[in-house]
Amino acid sequence: MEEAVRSILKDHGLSVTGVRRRILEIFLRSGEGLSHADVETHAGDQLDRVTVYRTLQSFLEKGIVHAIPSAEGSARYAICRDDCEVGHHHDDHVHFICTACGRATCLNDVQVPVLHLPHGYSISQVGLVVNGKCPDCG
Amino acid sequence: MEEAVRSILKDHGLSVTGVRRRILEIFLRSGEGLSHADVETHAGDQLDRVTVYRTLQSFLEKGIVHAIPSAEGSARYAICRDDCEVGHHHDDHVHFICTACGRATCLNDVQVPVLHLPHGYSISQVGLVVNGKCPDCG
DNA sequence: ATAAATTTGCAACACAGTTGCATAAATCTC
DNA sequence: GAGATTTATGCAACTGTGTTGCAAATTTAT
Repeated sequence: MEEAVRSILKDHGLSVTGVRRRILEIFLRSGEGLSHADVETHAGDQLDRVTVYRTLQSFLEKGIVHAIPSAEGSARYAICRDDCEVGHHHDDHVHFICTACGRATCLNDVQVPVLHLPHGYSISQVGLVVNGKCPDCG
Repeated sequence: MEEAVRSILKDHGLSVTGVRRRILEIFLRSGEGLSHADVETHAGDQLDRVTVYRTLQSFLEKGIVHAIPSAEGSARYAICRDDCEVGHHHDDHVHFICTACGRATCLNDVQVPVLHLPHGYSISQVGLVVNGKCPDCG
């Protein structure tokens, strides 16, 4: 784990610091989509709010995590699979948010279908979020 | 217009008030997805912030508007077609957000494809948002 | 080991959204 | 249509979310 975290940061062009290691570990361990608040909770409240925001921003920019869209407010983030580059994500999978437990999961094996839009629209990115009951709450 | 606004409110079980008429007109006239801030701007800043929030909440609950999910923060709302009931929306169409002009459009004619999720997941609602360039900006 | 560059934490701020309550407006009843 | 009742509005105050500037601490490069 230690070494994996280290190399993920390095590989994405980020220096290895205590805060970044901890936040990245939180994502790796949880395996699900986490909001800013979730990260703070998991960290046991010993992280500075602002630093968490900036770290999430760095992770997003460098392609370590991607944003999960939602109909409500707060953004959530989840670890990118492998193939995300700096500045461009390939998170073209389906996101699932359980209406019971509230957890956000990446369904990496469910691809976003090809869409046919009316003439004149070009597609740069597709976000697909499914609400429903997850296997645990089903 | 006057009369249409009136009957939409009545039909969805809301009393007809000045604020609701104005906000509903704003949605009908614009025809696109509007955030809380957008509504305030269109209204020329003569509406109370809190009242706008509560009105949007009522519209959402009663099925007059539906929420447009987004990867960033703020929620946007758009008029439901015809067939939304109280408490349950049928907004199973694609939402488009232009990366150039920022406008959110309902592509009512583009249906959300049928999805096959792994065993154990049940679907209650699917939100599909496409980012790209709209015909005006393309 | 030291210097330069980056990151962290703090304070303070700007914006988004909520709650409680008194006033005002809409609906209902006669 | 006037009066009682219910509902909506506006205000003040509050919580939560996200940002900016800057000094101290940490990381990286030399």
